[in-house]
Amino acid sequence: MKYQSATNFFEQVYTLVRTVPAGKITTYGALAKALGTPDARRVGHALHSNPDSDKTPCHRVVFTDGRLAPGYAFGGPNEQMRRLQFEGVTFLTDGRVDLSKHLYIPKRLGE
DNA sequence: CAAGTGACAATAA
DNA sequence: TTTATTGCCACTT
Repeated sequence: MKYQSATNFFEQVYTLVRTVPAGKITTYGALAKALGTPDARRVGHALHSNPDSDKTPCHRVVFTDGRLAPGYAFGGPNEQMRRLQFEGVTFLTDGRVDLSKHLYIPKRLGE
């Protein structure tokens, strides 16, 4: 427990990610905005620190371009893609997620 | 306290 | 359209 405040923010990120339904995905920027911050990097750091991979579907969080995270800590991007496909997410030939079909924007907490 | 690094995103070329 | 650079903000050293 080094940064209590940040930890609180992390919890908010996890909670919001959990609200994303299966077969849908969201972007770092969307989560950041939903939490009231303009910086998507914070969300990325939060998910990297993600202590509960089973509770937090970080695999449903992708770049704004639909690209997968480069450092998925649970088996690599390959595992992430496999998991998304299993939930019904369709991938493009480029290896990107079809944002137009599966992009999900979470609601802001307390709204 | 200052500088470096990073699971990002927007803009420029 | 793809690659490179800049900006943002937090975390680590």
